[in-house]
Amino acid sequence: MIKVALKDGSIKEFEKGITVSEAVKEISAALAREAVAAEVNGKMVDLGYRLNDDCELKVLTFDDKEGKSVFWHTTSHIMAQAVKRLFPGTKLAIGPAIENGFYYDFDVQTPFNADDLTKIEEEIQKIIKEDLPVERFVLSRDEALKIEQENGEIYKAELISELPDDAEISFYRQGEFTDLCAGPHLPNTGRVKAVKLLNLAGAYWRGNEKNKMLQRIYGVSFPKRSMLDEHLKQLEEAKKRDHNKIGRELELFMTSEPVGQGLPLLMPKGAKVIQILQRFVEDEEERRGYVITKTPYMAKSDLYKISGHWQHYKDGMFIIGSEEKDEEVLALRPMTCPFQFMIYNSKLRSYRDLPIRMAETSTLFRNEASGEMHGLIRVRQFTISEGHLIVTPEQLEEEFMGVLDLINYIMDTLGIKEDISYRFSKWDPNNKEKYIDNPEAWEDTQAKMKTILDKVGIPYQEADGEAAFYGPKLDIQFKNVHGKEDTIITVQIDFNSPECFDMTYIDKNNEKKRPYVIHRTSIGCYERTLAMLIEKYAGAFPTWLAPVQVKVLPISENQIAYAKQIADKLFKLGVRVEVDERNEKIGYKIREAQLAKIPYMLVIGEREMQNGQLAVRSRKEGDLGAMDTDGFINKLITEISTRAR
RNA sequence: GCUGGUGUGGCUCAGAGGUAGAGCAGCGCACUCGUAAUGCGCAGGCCGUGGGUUCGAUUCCCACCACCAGCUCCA
Repeated sequence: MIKVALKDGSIKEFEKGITVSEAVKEISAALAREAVAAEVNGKMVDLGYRLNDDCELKVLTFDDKEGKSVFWHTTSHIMAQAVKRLFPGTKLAIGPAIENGFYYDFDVQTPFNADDLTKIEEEIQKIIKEDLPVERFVLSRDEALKIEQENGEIYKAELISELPDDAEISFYRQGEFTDLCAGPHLPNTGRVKAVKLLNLAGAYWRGNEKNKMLQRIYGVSFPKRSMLDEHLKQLEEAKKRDHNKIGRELELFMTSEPVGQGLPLLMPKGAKVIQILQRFVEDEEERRGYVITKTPYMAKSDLYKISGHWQHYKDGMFIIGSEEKDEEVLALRPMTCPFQFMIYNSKLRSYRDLPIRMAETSTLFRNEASGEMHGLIRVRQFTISEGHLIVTPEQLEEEFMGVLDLINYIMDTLGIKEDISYRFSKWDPNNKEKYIDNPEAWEDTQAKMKTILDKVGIPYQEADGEAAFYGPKLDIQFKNVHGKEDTIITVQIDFNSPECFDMTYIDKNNEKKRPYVIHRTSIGCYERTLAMLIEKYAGAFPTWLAPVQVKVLPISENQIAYAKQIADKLFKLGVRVEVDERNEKIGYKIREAQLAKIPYMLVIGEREMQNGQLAVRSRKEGDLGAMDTDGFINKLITEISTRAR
């Protein structure tokens, strides 16, 4: 007999060699029905795994994160099986579970189209009905390689040959289908009750654009039909928050074909929101000891040759003129750093001058590839709260923390602190094209950054190959409605520019020293931030950010003059207010103001005119009843000045 | 840039190898109205752009442009 410790702390005895599945049946019949896999001593295993020693056992169901992952991973195998049946000769690449479902990458003769997806989905249903048992087996490296090579599975063979020497090479078989896989998996295909293939996309083998483009199918699956329906409903709901949809509906921005791709036009309301954000950020930066610069939108290629942009970032720049034609070559700026460095270098600096904190609300131009643009999130021209701190090595830590404090304050005010994650973006030593070739400096700077991050206690995830070409970054990430992460704010330590630009300061001992540079944004790119805020608030901005804060709604034309008086009073107090003078019913005016997500509606009828009150309606809470005019104004002004959410 | 999808009045969407329709929005008139859509009428489209096939194309084919999802890249 063996002793098995369960999640609730109890210990049960089983016969040695019992399978997990049998053991679970003894624990609870209900749990046995829901079990998808298990963790034995913290290691994920199949339900068919045999328990031979005393151990800790945790049964995984779809409710567990790991359980979902197993469920979706098996579904990806089922999908691969369906594809193999319908398109013999398809080569399999990889098919993992992801955060919200799964995908599988296939190398097929002709790319899939939308109809193929339907066919594949039908074939998946058949495989589920067949309720095939999923069996695990282990092969030696040579056997495994031989099989995959014989079957023409070149991608699988590549994966096998790269597995570490001591790796156990396992396969999973269901019916006629076998796939190299670490597992674990569901015990049979019938466990999957509801599947939906969501979309089709190209994806490069191993994420490298030099490799072949494979066909990726994304899908999701559930143990119950109703769960799938609920999930699809949620996806639809999420799309209703899409900034690209409601940002246009609310007349915050638009695009225009003749203007061009990735060049959104901010309309009066969108521009207003950005103006408010910009004033807020600039004031806060000034309070924190930043000086401002205003530097050119373009420069000769000479500048970018010094900074390294010409060598490492040329594809991302709009270049005017050509060297071949012996013309003057200029480029629109993709970053502001070189310009501010020139200002730093304009005179000899003393250690007493440092730190120097330079900020600029800076418009940048980046020649993004055509498929990369997206609403306000990814554009070719954008304005960013860019800044550079020139600091002594001794000041690096404190100044970095000061930047974090500023960012924290801004995120707190915007109400997005709970919605972001931190990414520590490091270089990729193998990518010589992208990164400055100075391994010691990279390692040293990354270690410095890590020390600071750990000291502050920021919960970050490390990411290789995400650094800027000149140094590591702390990226603050926000997920859009489609679950895709984008960087909203970034802080970077640059060891390279001080060298390139020969930036120096004179220290106490009258010696020339190299400063460090911290590149940072405090709110990031305004366009992207606007997109994020639209999605965060579904277009219903907090009052201080709302492009129109109050709409005055006279009930009939008899109240228009009075309504205008009220509006004028508010306007003079700096409130963004409009009067709906149209000859419409009050219900209609309210509906429109509500759909425009205006925080306060003031209904003005005969009664209000008589007694000098306001019938206040809040976007959030509905009819608030009659209020004293001054009382309302005080409440409103407080709400705006405290930037309440 | 790559893969797949989409492109019809301001918006949401029908339609079909014979030359375009609805709702909403807009405009006009009437109603002067109390907390999420008053009624009637009018106007609005070279069916993304350019080629090709055809007696005839918005519909079929090709190229380009833009938009959407993903890959790569990135604030």
